[in-house]
This record gives sequence, C-alpha cells and structure tokens, in this order.
Amino acid sequence: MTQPSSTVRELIRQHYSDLTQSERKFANALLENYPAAGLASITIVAGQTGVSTPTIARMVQKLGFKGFPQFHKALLKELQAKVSGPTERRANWATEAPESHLLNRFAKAVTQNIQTTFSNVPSEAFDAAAHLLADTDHTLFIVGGRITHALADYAFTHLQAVRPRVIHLTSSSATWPHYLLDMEKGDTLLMFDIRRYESNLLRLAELARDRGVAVVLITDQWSSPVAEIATHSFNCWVEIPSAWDSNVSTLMLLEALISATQEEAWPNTKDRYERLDRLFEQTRLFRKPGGA
Amino acid sequence: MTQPSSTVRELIRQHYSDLTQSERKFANALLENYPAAGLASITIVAGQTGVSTPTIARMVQKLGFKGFPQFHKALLKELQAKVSGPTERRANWATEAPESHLLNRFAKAVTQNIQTTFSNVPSEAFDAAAHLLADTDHTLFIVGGRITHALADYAFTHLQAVRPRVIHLTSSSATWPHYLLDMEKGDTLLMFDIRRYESNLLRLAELARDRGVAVVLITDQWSSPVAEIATHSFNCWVEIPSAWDSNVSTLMLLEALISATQEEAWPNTKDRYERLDRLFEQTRLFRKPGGA
DNA sequence: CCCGTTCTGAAAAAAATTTTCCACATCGAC
DNA sequence: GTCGATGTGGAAAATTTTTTTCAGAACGGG
Repeated sequence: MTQPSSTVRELIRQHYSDLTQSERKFANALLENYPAAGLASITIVAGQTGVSTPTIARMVQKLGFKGFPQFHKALLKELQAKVSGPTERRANWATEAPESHLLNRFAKAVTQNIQTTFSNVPSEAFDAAAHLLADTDHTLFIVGGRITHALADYAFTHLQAVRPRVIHLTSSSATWPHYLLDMEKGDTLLMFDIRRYESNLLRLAELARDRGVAVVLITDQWSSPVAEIATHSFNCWVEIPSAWDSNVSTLMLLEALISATQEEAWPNTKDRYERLDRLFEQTRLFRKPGGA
Repeated sequence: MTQPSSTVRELIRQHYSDLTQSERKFANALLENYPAAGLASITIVAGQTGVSTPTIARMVQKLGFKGFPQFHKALLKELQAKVSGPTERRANWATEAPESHLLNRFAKAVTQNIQTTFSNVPSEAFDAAAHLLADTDHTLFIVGGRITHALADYAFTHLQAVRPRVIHLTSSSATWPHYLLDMEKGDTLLMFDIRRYESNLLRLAELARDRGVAVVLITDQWSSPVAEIATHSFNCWVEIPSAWDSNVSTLMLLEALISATQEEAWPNTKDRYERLDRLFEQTRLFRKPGGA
C-alpha cells in the first residue's frame, strides 16, 4: 500500500506520527471533512481549525508539499479525478462508494437501528442500571450467549478497568453452577440475550434472582424471556437485511452504559485507571496513544 | 449575493443569457466539472478555460458576487454542506431524556464517528478485502489485541458460520508461533489494532506477510503501524469524550465486511448455514426465533 | 525543580493573487 | 468601408495570501 503518488488522505496517515498536536488538529479536521476543509485559503483553514497559519504551513511541508499552494492543488486534483471517473455527477463528495453499494445500504440500516434503539431507552432505567453496575460493594457478574459472548467479553474488559469485583462467566453453561455458588444478595448480573434466546440463560437468570441478585438485561427489540425476570432490561434494534442480526446498536448501548458507570464510579476508580495505565507502560508491550 | 440561498449552479443558469462568449466558456467548464473547476485561483481557472483573468472576474460579478474570492467561498460552502447533508441529524434523540443526558451526548458522538468512518472507506479496497475473506480455498486467521479481542471473537463466530477454515488466534501472543507454522501463501490474516497499538501484533503481521499471507487490518483513524504492511487497511473513527475509545464504528465496519463476505461466498456456503441451523435445533438448547 | 528541547503563534517580509485600467480586436449597422 | 458599441486580454496597481522570522510557551527528561 505504499505508492509514490498517494492521496493526501494517505499522506496524512503515513506522516501522522510525525505530526504535532496542533498539526493533528488540522489533520483530523481535514479527514472529517474531506477535502473541503483544506480547499480554502491557509488563513481561513487555520482559523476554522483554531491554529495559526504557520502551523498549517509547516504541516503540509511535513506531508511532502513545497508549500500550501501545492497542497491545495493536490486536493483539487483529487476532487477533479473523482468527477471524471465514475460518470455519476451528483455523487457524494465525501463518500466514494456509489449509493447502491453494500456499504451504503448497510450504513443506512444500522443508523436506523441506532436511532430507534436510543429513542426507546428509558432514561431512569438507564441511570438505575448504571448505578447497579457501579456498585463496588458487591460483585458484578457478566454473561452472554452464543453470539453475544463477544459483547460480554467486551463489557468485562472495560468494566474490569473501571472497578474491582467483576467476573465474566464463560459461555459454557456447565461451569455456571460454580459461579452461582458465589452470588450473594445485592450482587448484579449483566446479561446479554438476543434472539435465538437461550433457555439456559433464562434458567441462570431465575436462579440468580432467587438468590437476590439484580439482573440487568440487554436484549433485542422482541425481548428475551429473561426480561420478565430482569430488574432492568433494554431493547436494541438489531435487524438488518441479512441472515443474521447486527449488534452495532447493542454495542452502542453497552458502551453508553459503561460510560455512565464510569462517570458514576469515577471518584472511586480514578486511581484504579491510573494504576492500570502504569502497569501497561511497564510491560512495554504498548505504544503511546496515537493522538489527541 | 442577491439570492442568499441559491447554488452557484443555479446562478449560472439564471444569468446565462447575460454572459458573453468567453464567459460562457468558463460557465460550461464549471458546470461540467462542478465545483472543482472553480476552486483553483482565478489565474489557474482562467488558464484552464482558455480565457483571461478579467473575463472570469467580470463574470462572477455578473453572477452577483463582489469578487472572485467571494465566488470561491460560495463554491466551497456548497461542497462542505454536502458532507453533513445526507446525515439526518436528529434533533431529539432519546424521546424523554434531556438534551444533556449522557445518552444523547453519547449518541451524538457515536453517530458522528460512524458517518466519518463510512465516508472514508475506499470501496474498492472493501470489495477486495471481502473477496479475500470469502476465499475458502485458503485458511483465514483472525487476531485482535487487548481490547479488540472481543471484536476478533465476534468476527470469528460469524465468519465460521459463513465458511470453513477459520481460525481464531487467542490473544496470548505466546501461542502465535504455533499458528504461524500453519500459515501458507494465499492465506489471509484479519487483524484488529486500535490505539495503544501492540508491538507484537506488528511483529505477527510482518511474519505473516513474509510467509505470503494477505493482511486485512481494521484500525483506528490514526492508523496502526501495521497499516504499512497490510494488504488492505480500514480506518474507524473511535474517539468519544471518554478515557477510552468507542468501537461502535469498528463493529459496524466489521459487520459490513462480514455481510459482504457472506454475499460473495453464498453459493458455496448456503448449505453450510442450513446445516448449522439444523445442528442448533438438535441440541435443543436454543428456542425458535422471537420475531420477524 | 530546573534546563534544554520542541512547539506555537504574532508580526513582518516576500510572493502570490485579484482587481483596475486601458488599448486593441471584433462585429454588426448604415 | 467607416463608425460606434461591445468584448477581450496585457500589464500595472491594489490587495490578499503565503512564507519567514523570532520570541515566548509548553513539554519532557534528568
């Protein structure tokens, strides 16, 4: 993928690690509004980004251009090439894919799902659920089904960073009795169950409830039977034109919950986060963050 | 500007009868290559059209602009509007939640990420990557990092349903050499690496490439160093106002890739899907679908 | 906590762009 | 064929944009 005459977009990616904070500010702005954000005069571009003109000038030189005018011309050339290429005249400027491409059909369906999902989240239940997830006085158990196993894993990784006493039940239901042994009144069970609902998840939820455990359920728009038992349950719209279901909205709700949990637990867990950061530094397996 | 809300295109049509021969020359050139042909400097624009600078200057004044810079700005503004245009910015997201509720802030940030991500996917590379993932004559390896492990898992679960010969590398890098042993020329490695890029993933990618394996990378907007090596790489916008990154857009791109893969591989794998369905029925662990 | 390095933006200098002015060319009318 | 009106582009003037310079600020390492 290393081509001599690459697009400005590629040039930015290639040189991104060389860029300074202010320069990245412009790089990000340009990538987010490509190529329009780079086609005005250097003065205007700098003003819109909130940096000075020399910063822009220095950056385009790092990208390999002799000066801003050359950079400007390169962007323009790309724009022109796009028009003469596929004869579509009114094509989306920012998007390369034609309207009917799978990418666009997919984006449309998923955006719709996300909107519907969010419109249907009861905010009190959401806040209450976040409160449960942030309760470090009790243990938090997480479990998912066949497909949602990955989501449970994701939830576990993040919540474990936020708070102690988080346990991920492996998806093999044979091991669940062991975990049930340790569940106590006041604990919380975060559960994922989307269609092709799994009966052993329902059984687990029942047993957990009987032990005084609060159940937070993330399910699909048709609601898993676990919803009857759950303390709080949230519906995510998952349907896409495909043989399987999309979990984008599910992940989005999960992330929102994690975010709320973190916000709630922050005073208690800030130190925890910093310790985790230091631990990663020490292992030297991880590079510094890429940007802002 | 007499008409504040009319496009330059419309202005040209409106004033076309007032234009002189040379002026029409530029008008036609602009309409044919809109708006790129008007976004360079007046000198260049004039040169490309084959007329003099005063001609251009007089014409844009006839169109109602004070000068060429104003005309330039108007074109740019139209271009910019296109980017944010197709996205329906919903005024009220969650029906009941107040504007400032975390849910709404979150939805806003993530929607922005998704849009930008999709705008930046090169459709040819996407199709090519789907082709690689659908190639059942070779083995497909999947690997993720610390956080993206869950995404790799998700990808594995779905792709395994679509095609045979899919292998998920556990996130423990100690076991990777074993997998490398079995990698052969023509195989594909699907890799996730978002910031806090992991150096052992880079090493793995290098070794895989050396063995003739195609690397498909899903990374963040700043690009993992693996991108240098990858056959195809895709950038996902992951930034949210939080200490960690959102993987909603990442999952969305992944699902789109899975969807494309499935579409491509369908003739060969339809039977596989039906067999899988029957197997689930037989285990009796799963209930019938809940809805539509 | 200090020092050296790197980064950043205000302002001046340099280089362009845009505009204005004016002479020449073109065209149709008489 | 001459005249007047209109259209056109070369070149200078006015303006703006781009670049350079430099001093202060921010950052990171010891």
